[in-house]
Amino acid sequence: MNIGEAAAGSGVSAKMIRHYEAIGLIEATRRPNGYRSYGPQDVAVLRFIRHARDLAFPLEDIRRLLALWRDRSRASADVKQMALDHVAALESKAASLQAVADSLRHLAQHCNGDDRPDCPIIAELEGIRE
Amino acid sequence: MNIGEAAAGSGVSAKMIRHYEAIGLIEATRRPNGYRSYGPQDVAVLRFIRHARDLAFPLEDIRRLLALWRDRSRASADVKQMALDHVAALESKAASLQAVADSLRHLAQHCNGDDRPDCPIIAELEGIRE
DNA sequence: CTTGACCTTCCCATACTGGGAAACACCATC
DNA sequence: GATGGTGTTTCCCAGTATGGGAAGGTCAAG
Repeated sequence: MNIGEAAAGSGVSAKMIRHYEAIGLIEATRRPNGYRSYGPQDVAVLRFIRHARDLAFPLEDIRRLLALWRDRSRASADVKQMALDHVAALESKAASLQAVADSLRHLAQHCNGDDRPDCPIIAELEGIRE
Repeated sequence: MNIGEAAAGSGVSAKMIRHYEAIGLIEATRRPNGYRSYGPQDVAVLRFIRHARDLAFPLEDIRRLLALWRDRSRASADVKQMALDHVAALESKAASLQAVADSLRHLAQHCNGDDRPDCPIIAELEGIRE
């Protein structure tokens, strides 16, 4: 099948499929006319990639996950370790975003929100406390 | 003062100061020799930007915040609205990261993590449920 | 006058995705 | 066979925000 069909079947845009090929994440055989040609197995790989992206795995992680996936004799411990590392990274990012949100919300609570110019948010940004 | 001193005094790297100028966020007067020249007020602006970045405001928001800051007659309601919008965006991003982390952690919990190949994480990525 | 620290601009890189242009391939219809 | 529509190719550019590094100019101290 051509790239369009592979895209539709995998949920990965044709644009991204070409990109993944350019960065060496996947490969594609070419037809005599230059068109990329994909089989069901390729679509499965693309789906795998999409699911991993849905789980916010960075592409470099996905590269390793693909290698593990292809390795029939992989140890599940390897996969688990990657997953847990990734979970830790996600949670740390989530927590720091939430912390920023909390402190900004706190500032906003003390802002009148009227037509007067005084605003603790601006005061904070000015760095009153420095 | 030169860019290096302004950078040290504001906590914004010289690289970033030039970048902020390039995108029109700030301006700089030049000395005859071509060097950028900054005064204390400029450093205050840079500090303002840095604080806003610490609060994860995107640069486009900072552009507006700077305008509000410079506007002595600004309504605090404007600032508050921007802040609350930003809080909502941050929290939504934090929540979705956390949701991904949760589901991945759940998968990992059911992975033996031994030297056998079976692993529900890989199974999920394969899209068993599709 | 040399040396070293600082400054300038310009290009490249990160990670991921999309938009769009110009050219070519294919297929169906007239 | 000409035409048109759709698909595909490559290439360039865009964004977020930041940094690395090269090649060269400037200045102050020794």
